[in-house]
Amino acid sequence: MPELPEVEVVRRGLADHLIGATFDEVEVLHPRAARGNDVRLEDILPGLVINDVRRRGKYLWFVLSDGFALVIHLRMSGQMLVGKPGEVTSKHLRIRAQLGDRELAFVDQRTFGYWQYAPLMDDIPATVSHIAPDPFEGEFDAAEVARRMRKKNSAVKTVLLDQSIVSGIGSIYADEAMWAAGVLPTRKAKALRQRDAVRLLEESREVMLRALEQGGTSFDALYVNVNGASGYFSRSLNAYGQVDQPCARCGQPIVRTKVNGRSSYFCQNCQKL
DNA sequence: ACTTCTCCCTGTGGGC
DNA sequence: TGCCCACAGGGAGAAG
Repeated sequence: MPELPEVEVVRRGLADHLIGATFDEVEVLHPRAARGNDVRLEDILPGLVINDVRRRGKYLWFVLSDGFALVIHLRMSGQMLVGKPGEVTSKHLRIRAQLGDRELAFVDQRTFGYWQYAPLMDDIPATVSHIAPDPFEGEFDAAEVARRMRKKNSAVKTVLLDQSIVSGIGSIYADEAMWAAGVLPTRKAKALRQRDAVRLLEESREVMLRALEQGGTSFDALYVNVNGASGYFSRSLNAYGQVDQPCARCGQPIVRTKVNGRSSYFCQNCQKL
């Protein structure tokens, strides 16, 4: 569920509360939350200072005082909650860390998310190096990304979800961007004109910016900021989840289809490109 | 080399 | 009331 805007909300909250804080005791309560590590987080983190909190796409990481990173991926249901020690009592609490008088709790119902200690290479964690820049980054070049998209023999939606082409976009914002740009999700990416592909990337950025202003998209209590509060962008969705609702542009009902196994919502009348 | 499928996991909700 | 199944989702790695 969390895509770029939701992860950015979490990043800002973590930065506000934790930059300059030092890890004390760390407790891993579910091994899947710490998978992929060749060191024990309980051993390596205590004593390290959080110097920065950064993000690319849906990947989040702490820059640590030893020059390494702690990569955090929320996947579908991960939450990073900052509070007083012992405050979080969820049965889905997977990792908890003391940092001075605060506690950082990683809660994750489906255990797809993880924390991973990794070296930094040119300011990017080694395990994130295959992820393309996201549309909020200064180095993001829509014309260049559009050209890469147009070499793909896959559906447009599949390409928008490919984090090695453009990162941060998930099913919700892909559907919203395609609705805004009038692009059919099942169209082959290679069939798009350059200007339409660029427009689609610009709409992706715009819709994610608007969502960020609303605190992100939430359907239930699974996506929350570091204080446990939900965002409001679900009220503004034009396509995602709107099956049988009238299209805000033309009034025709929004339909649902599957693209490579993922649900996609769109308007058959105004998405034809 | 490129594209698509499978799997990891839990909770929810619809159908019977 | 309860059982069963489909579904939701990101991305690694396997299979096509």
